[in-house]
Order: sequence, then C-alpha cells, then structure tokens
Amino acid sequence: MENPKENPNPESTAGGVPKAVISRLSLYLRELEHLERTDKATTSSSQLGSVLGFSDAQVRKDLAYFGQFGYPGIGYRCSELIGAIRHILGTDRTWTCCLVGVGNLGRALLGYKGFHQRGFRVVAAFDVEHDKVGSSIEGVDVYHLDRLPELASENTITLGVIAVPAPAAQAVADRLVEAGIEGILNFAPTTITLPDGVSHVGVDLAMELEQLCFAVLNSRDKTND
Amino acid sequence: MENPKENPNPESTAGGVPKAVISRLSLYLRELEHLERTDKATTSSSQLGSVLGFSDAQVRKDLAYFGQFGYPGIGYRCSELIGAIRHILGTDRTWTCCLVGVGNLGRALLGYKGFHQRGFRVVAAFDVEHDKVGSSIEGVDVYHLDRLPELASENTITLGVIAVPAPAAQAVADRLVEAGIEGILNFAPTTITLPDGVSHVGVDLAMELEQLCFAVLNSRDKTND
DNA sequence: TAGATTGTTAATCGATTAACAATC
DNA sequence: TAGATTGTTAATCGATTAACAATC
Repeated sequence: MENPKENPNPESTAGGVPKAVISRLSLYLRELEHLERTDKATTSSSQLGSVLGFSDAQVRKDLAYFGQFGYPGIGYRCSELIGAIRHILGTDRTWTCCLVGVGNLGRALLGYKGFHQRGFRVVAAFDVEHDKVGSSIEGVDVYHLDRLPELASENTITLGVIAVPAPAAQAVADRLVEAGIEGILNFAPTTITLPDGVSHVGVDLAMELEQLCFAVLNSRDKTND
Repeated sequence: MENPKENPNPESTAGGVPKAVISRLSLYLRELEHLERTDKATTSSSQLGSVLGFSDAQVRKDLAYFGQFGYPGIGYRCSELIGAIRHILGTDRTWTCCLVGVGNLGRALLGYKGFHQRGFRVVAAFDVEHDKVGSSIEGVDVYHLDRLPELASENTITLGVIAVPAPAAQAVADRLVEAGIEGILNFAPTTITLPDGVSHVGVDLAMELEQLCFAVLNSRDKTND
C-alpha cells in the first residue's frame, strides 16, 4: 500500500467533475462565442484564461475532464471547442421550458432574447391572477397555473423557471415536480426543497448585491493597507 | 523544517476568507431571516445546515472565520446572528446604487422590492434612448447616461447595476468607473474588464440555465446507473 | 445531572498550480 | 528547425469533514 498503482479504471471520470468546472465551462463558451463573432478562428488556454482571470493550466485541466479538444502548438479551434462545450453542457439540443409568475421579473425573462438564442424554448407561462391569465407576452401565452399538468405533458416541458414571490415558491416547485419537470431555475429569494432527481439552480438578485457589498468593503481594506 | 511550528500570527484571518464562505453566509442570512419571521428565536448549526444542504461542521467553520456568535448547548440566537452576518457582509448600512439600461430587465430590477428591503437604494437610472430619458419608473427618475458623472457625485453613488445589451456593457462599465463607482453588478452576458479596486459580480441568466441543463443530464445518468 | 451544541484542532479530501515531455 | 502550446503528472495549496473538550 506504500506504492500505489495507477488507477486501473481510467474511464471513471464522468460523475466526479467539480461544480466549479461547469461554471467555468459556461464562461469559456461565452468567450469562445465572442471570439468567433469577431472572426478569430483559434485561441489558446492562456488567451482564454487571461480574459476571464484564470490560469492557462486551469483552462486545460477543466477541459481535460471531458477529453482532448486542442492541438499542441496551435491551441483550440473556436468552432470545434464551442461544439464540444455545448455538447458537454447539453445545450446542443433544444430544451422546452415554462415560466411560472408573470410579474415584473417574469415578463422581463419572457422578453430576454438570450434564452431563445441558446436553445431554450419557453412554450408556456403560468400565473394565478385572472387579469394575467389569457394574455400573451412576447408571444408566449399565459395560462392559469391549474393547467400546468395538462400543458406540461402535451409539450413535454423539461425545465421550469420560478419567478413568483418567495411565499409562493415552494408550492409552485411542488406543482412543477408533480407535472414531471426535471429542473428548476428559482428566482424567488427563498430555499426550496425538492426530491432527488429534480435538479435546481437558484438565483437571488439581492444576494448577488450582498456579495458585491462584501467585495467592495474588502477591496477598500486592501487599498488602505 | 520537519516539525512546523504553530502559526505565530493568529489574527491574520481577515483577508483569507474563501469566496464560497461568503455565498453561504448570504444563504445563512436569508434562512435566519425566514426563521425569525416564523418566530423561531434560536437555531443550531445542524438545523441551518440541513435546510441548506450543508453539514453542521461547515456552518460552524464558516462563522468561525469571523468570530464567535453561538452559545454551546443552545445554538445561535437568530436576531443576533442576523445582525452579525449583516455586519460582515456590509448590509447593515445603506448602499446607494444606480441602474444603467432601462429595458425589460432594468425595469424589472427597478420594480424589485427585495433590493430596497435589504438596504439598497436605487437613486437614479440611466439610458441613452430619448423616449426613456425623462420618464420615471417605480419612482426612480431616468436620466441620459451623459449625466452619470454629475448625479454620481451629487448622490455619492457607490454601486452600479448594468442591464444593457452585451455590446454596450464594457463602455458603460468604463463610464461607471470613471464616475467613481466602487462595485458593479453586471447582468449583460459578456465579460467586462475593470481596474483593480473596482469590485464586480456577474449574473448571466442564460448561463444559469446552462448550469441547470448540465445538472439535469447528470441526474438522468445517475438515475439510469 | 444529562443532553445538546458550540468553537477548534487534526485528518481527509479535493482542487489548483507548476512543470514538462509530446506534438504541431 | 525553433517556437508555441497541448495534455498530463506530481506537488502544492486550500477547503471540508470528523472528532472532541469546553460550555450551557
């Protein structure tokens, strides 16, 4: 046991990818798409890293979790790496989504072009207020929340976006789960509890500002050292 | 050198707090505020952790970076810990903010009650479109971006929120920096470059959905093991 | 007192960095 | 060829977990 052997099971990588790697993958993708739009055919780990504030080693290591995408001496072909990262993230297919909560934020999300551009199709919006139900926002029909199960199975909706007030969020989450949704993006500023097998990402806008406050205070301290 | 001494400089903690600790602190705070609203006077590291999916040890360790806030045998008094975390994050004071970009998302942000509730005061909004300039949204006046320097110094605006299209984001960031802003919350789906001393948090809504996709795909794999 | 829970240390685990042979 | 850059290994660094004496 003093002299450990090499891992005898080389293809066992799949499950053990750090979560931080996946966020960076999204950043690499965004940057690569930007490079491609500005007609750069290739890039390198050091170029990609320096724009985003990571080391070249980190970029290569992150990609190495999933395979070999580069050319020694050359770097990475943007279009190829874009395709590879999209495939890894799963955004090389179309995802069918619904939105619950057509308030200020919900309406803004429906108007957000970025979702459609990246292959997310919002096929229905839901609310419980009768003056909203029946309307159409940015081409998306607004239904009463009671019709969620029906529309979810008709359209095989996979992802749900929650944009309701915090007190309603858990009940909405439960109904999305009941309707067979596999993933929830939660904008309500509250913790929601979900069964295993349902994925979850939470975005709390006020929390992001809090993080910024802390960063500002720390930066002040560092400057007046 | 074989037998290293204990750290001779015990109070050198300040700078070295992992970034992940700060996000968890925000989550603890949100949960504590929820507990307080539901009339729980005290909680414990294991209770706090289990709701949020962390271990009790992690909760205690995170708090230990900043001091001692609990009572052995009792736990934490919610109101005290809320005060302590707010002080750590810097949200025990009022932060003066401005918003640039009064599109769908910008308007939604102006209507978002959570900011004001947590001590963020949005004192001005800016845009370059003449039909928007001069209007007032949710009680916040919309000015032409050219008036940013003037209004920033009059109101000592500390934080700026960017909600403009990606191609305009860097130029807006530069003008915010020029106007003396100390922190930027960027909702534009692009990387912005800032000088040292200006803090930065980026939120890319499409990226969050990408993260969710990956989680859903992985969860499927795990289920069909 | 017995039970609960903290703060803190030491042990474990995981992630990042540095270095370099292989490749174009 | 010389220069650039990859993929990968080993070394370093940092963060999480487990354990427990101290405390209420």
